[in-house]
Amino acid sequence: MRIVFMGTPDFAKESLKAIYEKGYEIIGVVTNPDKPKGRGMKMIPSPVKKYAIEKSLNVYQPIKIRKNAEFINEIKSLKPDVICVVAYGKILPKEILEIPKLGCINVHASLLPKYRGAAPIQWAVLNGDKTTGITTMYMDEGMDTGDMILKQEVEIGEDETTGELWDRLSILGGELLVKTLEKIEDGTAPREKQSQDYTTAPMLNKEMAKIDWEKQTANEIHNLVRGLNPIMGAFTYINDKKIKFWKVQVKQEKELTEIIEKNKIENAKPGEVILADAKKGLYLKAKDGVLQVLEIQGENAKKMSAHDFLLGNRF
RNA sequence: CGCGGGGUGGAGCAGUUGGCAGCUCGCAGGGCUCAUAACCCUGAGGUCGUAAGUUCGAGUCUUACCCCCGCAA
Repeated sequence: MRIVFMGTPDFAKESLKAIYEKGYEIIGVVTNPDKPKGRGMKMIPSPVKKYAIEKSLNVYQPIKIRKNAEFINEIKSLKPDVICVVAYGKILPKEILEIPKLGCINVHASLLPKYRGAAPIQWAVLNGDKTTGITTMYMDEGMDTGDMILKQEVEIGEDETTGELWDRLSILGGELLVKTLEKIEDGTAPREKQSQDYTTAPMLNKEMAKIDWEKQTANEIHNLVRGLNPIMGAFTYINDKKIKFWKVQVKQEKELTEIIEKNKIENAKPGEVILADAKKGLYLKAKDGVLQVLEIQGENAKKMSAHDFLLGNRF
């Protein structure tokens, strides 16, 4: 089976790797152009490109694909049986969707029709969902609206971060893609329409990373922190300094009576530090409870444990 | 030349107008306690990123270089 693979980030790389190692004939890899990245704005190739080059695969990096006749003809001339798209970063126009005779299939990191869109993993964690999963589908022109092929559900851990879930789903995505291809190959692939009962998972914006102590409950903040780890990190201001939280734990007031006076907890305003002791830990009052900060990052600093942070910083 | 921060004992930091190199933690030894992320002694451990310059004297000022980090994408 002749396959063209389209994808960009590390999530997609795992899928490419899965089909490559399964021995499929990958006749072309399409990925987004290199971008200036990191300190010094160096040009960095996408993880997919890196992998493709390692394996001496054919790489294409069109800047745009819509109305790009040259690129579309190029793909046509490859005569792919199927195009696999995993987090490519561009919407495929009809002309490309129609090229492969077995269709374009997509790996999406949610249980469709839940969380259509760019950030399904992040939203599953942010919303405190107990489960999520991977869906493969036949692509159509809409945003993740195609007919579904296979699904695989996974549980989300209590304290699991987006990054951790991301890694697990990347691997799973690769496995499910391989299964999907096998079924397509022998003609047993199911095809199920999505119900109209869908939700979307739009890209995250920066404002949402700021903790809103008045509105968000301790549990919501906990979800925010792990949902934004390691993408942006949830932050707040303590003594006018921007502080990011990477790991927090919800505490009940009862658990803390040994180390913090009850009055102190009750009188504190949401967002206020109620205890900052290198040995006992860092605790902030939330609307409906107490949050213990376990991993923290100050301005211009790197992440560290709350213990290390408190050795050199005072609140 | 995208913007910014920083390199000081094992860790996280402070170090004022150049004048004996400090704090918290950890570590080692000892003590106290039924007990502790408890407490009290004592101790080890630093060419202050590198090289050069200014100076009676540089962690501190000047210059060059190396390395690290944050933001931004």
